[in-house]
Amino acid sequence: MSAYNFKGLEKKWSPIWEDMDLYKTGDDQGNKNFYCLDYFPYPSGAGLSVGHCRNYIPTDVICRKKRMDGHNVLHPMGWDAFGQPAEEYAIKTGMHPAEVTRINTENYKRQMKLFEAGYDWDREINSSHPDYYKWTQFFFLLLFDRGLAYQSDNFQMYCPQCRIVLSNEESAGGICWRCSSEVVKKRLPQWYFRITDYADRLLDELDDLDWPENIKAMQRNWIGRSHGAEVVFTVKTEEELVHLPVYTTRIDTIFGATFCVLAPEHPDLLQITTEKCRKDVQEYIRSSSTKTDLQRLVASEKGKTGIFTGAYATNPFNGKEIPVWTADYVLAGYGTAAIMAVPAHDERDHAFARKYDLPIIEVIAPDGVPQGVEDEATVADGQLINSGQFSGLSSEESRETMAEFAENNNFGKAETRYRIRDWLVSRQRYWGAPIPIIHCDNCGAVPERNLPVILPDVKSYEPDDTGRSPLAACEDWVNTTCPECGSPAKRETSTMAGFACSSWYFLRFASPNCTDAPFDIEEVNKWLPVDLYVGGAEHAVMHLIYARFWTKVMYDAGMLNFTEPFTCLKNQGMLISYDHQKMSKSKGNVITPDEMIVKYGADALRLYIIFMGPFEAEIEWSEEGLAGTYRFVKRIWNLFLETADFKEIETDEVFQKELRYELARTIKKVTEDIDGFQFNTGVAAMMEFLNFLSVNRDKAASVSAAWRKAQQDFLTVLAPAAPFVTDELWHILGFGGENETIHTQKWPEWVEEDLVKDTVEIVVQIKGKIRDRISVPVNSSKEEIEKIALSREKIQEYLKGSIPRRVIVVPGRLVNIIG
RNA sequence: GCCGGAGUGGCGGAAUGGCAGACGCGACGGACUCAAAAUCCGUUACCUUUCGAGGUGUGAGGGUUCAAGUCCCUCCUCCGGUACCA
Repeated sequence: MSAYNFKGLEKKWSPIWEDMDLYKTGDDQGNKNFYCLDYFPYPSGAGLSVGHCRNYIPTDVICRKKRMDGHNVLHPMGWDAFGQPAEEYAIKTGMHPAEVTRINTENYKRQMKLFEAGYDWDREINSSHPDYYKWTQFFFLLLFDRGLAYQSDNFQMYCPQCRIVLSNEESAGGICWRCSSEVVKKRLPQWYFRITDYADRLLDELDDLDWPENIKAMQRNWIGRSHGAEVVFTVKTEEELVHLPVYTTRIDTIFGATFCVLAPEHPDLLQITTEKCRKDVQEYIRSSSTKTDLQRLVASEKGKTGIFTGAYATNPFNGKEIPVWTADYVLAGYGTAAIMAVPAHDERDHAFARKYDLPIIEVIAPDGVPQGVEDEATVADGQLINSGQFSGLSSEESRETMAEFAENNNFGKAETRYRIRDWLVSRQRYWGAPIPIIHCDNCGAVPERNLPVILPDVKSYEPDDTGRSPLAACEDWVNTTCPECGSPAKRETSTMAGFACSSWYFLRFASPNCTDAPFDIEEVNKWLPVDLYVGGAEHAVMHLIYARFWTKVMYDAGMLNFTEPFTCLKNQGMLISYDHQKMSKSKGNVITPDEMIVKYGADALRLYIIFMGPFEAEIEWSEEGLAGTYRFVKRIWNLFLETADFKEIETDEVFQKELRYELARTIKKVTEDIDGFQFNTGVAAMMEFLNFLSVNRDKAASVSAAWRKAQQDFLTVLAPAAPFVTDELWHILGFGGENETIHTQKWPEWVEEDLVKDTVEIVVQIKGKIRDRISVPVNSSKEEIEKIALSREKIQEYLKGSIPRRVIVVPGRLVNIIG
């Protein structure tokens, strides 16, 4: 008997499967189609760690099972290749980013093949290739033509560390998503996509998606729809009447407004400021402009700051004049950048009013009882008091009637606002898809329809702090003629953020070689939307929201017949290193699949990755655990070879029945667990079955046919998780011929009748405590079971002759006697 | 603060309202061996025990139920997200 030699098996089988095109996308007319997609990876120089395996191995297992189930499977892989790290490396070494990318993708691909992830490499795509980014540019123009791309020089987030502007999604919490440094505000002309136009649909269409609840919650939060009202206050300056619209979700508290606050960035701030206050206000604007949002927030924890403008605004509801302040606790980018402050019923306004000694007027009484508002704001809804004609109404009804009242009197209306901002998509960087726009003095921003706009070679990839792209230095390329009027014009020198490339790649995989369109609609309709999308949770409000947005735009343009790209989404849990920290190159605690495969083999690694715990759970790496699945594989090898040959002996009917029962139970469990993403318990079921076979190995010959059937089915259900050892044993044991492979066999079905036992053990409880166990025929009636249970000697002893008040019988499970 | 999720042995974790701790790791004992490794067999929640068994136990406290890790209420802790969004 030969010893288990995983290296030999890996060397032998990989090329054989490649020759048979095992992973080629299926195309059988009668089969259902299944599109399984992994997140578009950025090929980093660090290569793959075992953490990445938690993404790629489970999807591979699913796809292998789906193929055996009779599905056409599309499981592609490609590279989100544009981006900063390749460019940074190029800046440091002078190597072209394309070359850096080529080396890194080759390494990723090599590693994926090491653990035998079965991708259809004929469909490999690379977003930095002109054949691909031509279509990214095409979609930019689609958005442009539909009025969804525009230029603006609003404030934007800038990461000084990465020297790059960021979208709001990329700088959530004032922190750069890539390097975690604090972002600052800059004002540069940039390109935006009007994602806010789609806010309602992005929010409402989340409901029906089979996505993790937390991801949906994050998107809902991020979109942040709120229903409120805009109310126009007025300020009389010496020269004119300035309208000052404020946004509030609590119009019911408007009689309690005792001052207004404008963000320091508010456009009308200096206009309304009185001469006397001007100097101080200017100084306040200057000092707050130097702070990051994060610094403002931190500073405000010690106490909010602000300054009086000298102006007074009139509350249209009661004609009262209240002072106007500026303070940086009011955000520039939200609502109207101006608020009415109601210190009695808003914590922030309360803190501000206390600090600057502004009046506090109580106007809401929860359940009709005023709570007092000197020490603390009352934020709960209630009954309106001190509110003129509206007094006595509830908060809820007054929000409606007061908004109507404002509208009827032309000083306001009900309004819905969103937290989400437009998507800042341009980057002053080299390694990205050039934005296909030409700037002409006569015609303005003109689309370049002659695509692709090829990224030219440049001498220096270095971005500068002035906001000029490295492409700007490339004069031959920049200077062109206007496609509309023919006069000299200049190309847009910024490139698109990487998230543009990944907003449509899932469509490209359906027809990766399509040349006259971004995709072949027939192929797209055949495969999409994606049936199963798997990746980490970190893209909840970045990639996943952008991709949904582009899909809806394409739908509106009549290019697609679906509005959501990803039907089912799963997030794998993080893999924590042995030192309880995230794996990272800088911490030096990265474990690579390469070293583990050398030590234990690909099958053991694959099994461990799916067995270590629930798919979504964060789990700590344990090499001892991997050694455990390695032992499991080795035990299969030894036991199956040991029981490979039989001499005919008399059949052991009892054991045969038991074996069939265990086999059926195992097939059922493994089938249901892989389908339900419960790989860990599926593997456990296979381990249990092996334990069962192992304990009964001496009976193998007494049930030879059933034993062989058990071996065959066991290998087949194990094949997706452990492709090498199963194919080898399958051949050694003679289940398939030379040109066959276990991986194209039909997924076994369990025999339902085998799951029916003759007798079943039932526990007998007295008042919920187990006192005895009885074995009864499986189809015994409740009465029969009760009779047997009550007649047991042990039970009689416990009952001591007393007559049970009640007996509950659950056939097949238990008897509970209540004394 | 708000939103989402989770609290079960020494550890990772199992359990359609019906035998808590499957499976794996680790540990302990044994077999094999000159010895070790590997392998195989057994034990392994806690407390008590006359070794038959008895009691306790799923973050805490209440409740529903014949029966609760599972359902309901209150609270605590941890993880993730978000954070002046008016």
